[in-house]
Amino acid sequence: MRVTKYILPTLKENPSDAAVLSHRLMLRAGLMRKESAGMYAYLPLGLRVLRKITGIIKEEMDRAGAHECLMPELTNADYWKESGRWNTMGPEMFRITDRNGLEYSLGPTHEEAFTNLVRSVVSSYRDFPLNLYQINTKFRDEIRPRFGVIRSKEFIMKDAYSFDIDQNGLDESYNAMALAYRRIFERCGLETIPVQADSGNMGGSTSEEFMVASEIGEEVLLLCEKCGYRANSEKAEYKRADVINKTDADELKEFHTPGVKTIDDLVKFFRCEDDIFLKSIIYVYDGKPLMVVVPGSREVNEHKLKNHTGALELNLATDAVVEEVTGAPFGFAGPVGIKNTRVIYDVLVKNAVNAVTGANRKDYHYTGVNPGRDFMINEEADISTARAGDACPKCGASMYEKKGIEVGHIFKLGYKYTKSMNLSVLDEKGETVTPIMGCYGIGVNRTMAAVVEQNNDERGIIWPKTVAPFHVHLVGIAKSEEETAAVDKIYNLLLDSGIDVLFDDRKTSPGIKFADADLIGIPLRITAGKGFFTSGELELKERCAKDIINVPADKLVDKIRDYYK
RNA sequence: CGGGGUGUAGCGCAGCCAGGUAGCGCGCUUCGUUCGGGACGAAGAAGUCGGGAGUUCGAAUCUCCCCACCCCGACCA
Repeated sequence: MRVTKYILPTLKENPSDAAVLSHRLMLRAGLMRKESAGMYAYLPLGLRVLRKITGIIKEEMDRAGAHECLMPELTNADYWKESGRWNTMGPEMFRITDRNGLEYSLGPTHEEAFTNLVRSVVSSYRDFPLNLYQINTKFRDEIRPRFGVIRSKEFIMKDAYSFDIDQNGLDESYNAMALAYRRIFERCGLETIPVQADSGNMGGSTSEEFMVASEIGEEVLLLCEKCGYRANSEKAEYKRADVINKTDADELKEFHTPGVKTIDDLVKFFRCEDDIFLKSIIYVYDGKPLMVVVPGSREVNEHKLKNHTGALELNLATDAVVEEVTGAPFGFAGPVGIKNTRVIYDVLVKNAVNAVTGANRKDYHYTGVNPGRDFMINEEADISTARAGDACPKCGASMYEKKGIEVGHIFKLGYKYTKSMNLSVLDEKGETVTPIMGCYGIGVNRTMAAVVEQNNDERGIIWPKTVAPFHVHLVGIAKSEEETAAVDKIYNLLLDSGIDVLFDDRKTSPGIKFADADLIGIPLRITAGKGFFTSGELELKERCAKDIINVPADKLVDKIRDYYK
């Protein structure tokens, strides 16, 4: 491809609305442009990278036994109503009504569509196992699109759905995907950290996320220093020390604490460690109030809480509800004396001795609060978020935190969709069975951004060979017509040899060409300059290396082929 | 949605506080000299100053309303 006939709007300066490195580089290198918030147009160069990534994904999916399909983006509301998600998906699902009043969604995900497809084409256990996938656009009305392509309203996803006759089959399908995912990301030149994850509102049990470590990651990961336990903080468990403090129990006393409402306030007021306090937070789950009690320094983990309660909807209570439950305004809630409201204690709470809690009375807290005496722990669960320094649930060693970008996620879904949508077939005994599902997603553009995020230097992008938009970047520095013709010959030689070449044939200064080459980041740069016109040798430089190798024109193609072997 | 911020030429910005009719750098066009790490000179083209309303003799500048975009929090590939 000749640059003079290509569209390659590289930018010297950082666009003002791009705060994140990959976003800046993708804009500057002319890979894409913003259409509006959370929506991006891919230019030819960017599209080439996307195609490389989807190519790798397809190869690995096919190898793992999955088959490519293509579903409509517009999905009939009836199927969503069958699964129940027309109501539970919430406002992140774009909904459309046609001229006849029929409702559709712009597909945010395709469990329903694939389940519907499969039930229309299978009739026997012999049709399984079945794993179908597609690569197409997903629409999600994100609360806040950000980081360029990393969180957008419209994005390309590879989504696969496995259907098996029994749990063993699902385990096999899932493991095949787990392996395929590792291969895909490795081939894309991405270092990923697979972690245990929460399944969220997708339903199902086991799930694993593929994370790319990054400062701009929106996920917090907890990683064990010793045994390899790795989990998303939404899911991460941690071992609690079962040290029982032997201090004698003090008397329960009301303490005047005017205007002291938060744990921070309490720490300042009492001048002591935050774990002396028990944090009592009121939630509303599926319309009912709920009190949750965790140690003062801990955060309530709403994912764990949601899983524990099985709640469809879980929100912090309004001040009015808080007052209704505790009889006091916001800031003075505590478990002592709470009746007629479900109270869930984190498993750490039972170790508390002489704790401080809200007194359920305006401007008062209790001191000397002791579980078992002042309140009963009728329901306890792991509902607090693990953090750096906590003990690994497997081996007890200390865990550390890392931030990550989620590029892939695989789930064992279970029967949620096959049951609700009545997908069933006959087994070998002639009995009706309901197949079990798994689902497996990869954010394709996000993967691209993550590759950029992980492969760059101060000059620009450094594409891994496997996903680079072109094999080589030919820089011609010709002054005369003869020289131009000589470089054209090299260009044609490369084209004829089946090498993807971006040929910078612009009549501009070499400095600009080199700077653009570094910015765009094609792995190999070939310069046809002075040396070429005198001795016939071309300069070969790897984007990631410093040294330049001189190669005679007749060895050039072999050299490039060697490099890409 | 809550909090913070920005909108002036294709891009990056100044001008706004103290109203007087829009400027700088890069890019772009033409010519010349250059040309292996973002060259130089000369001459040019290009702006509904995000939109609307208001105040005023006069608004990029002051007031009000709206919109878009970015950043921080709750969703997810």
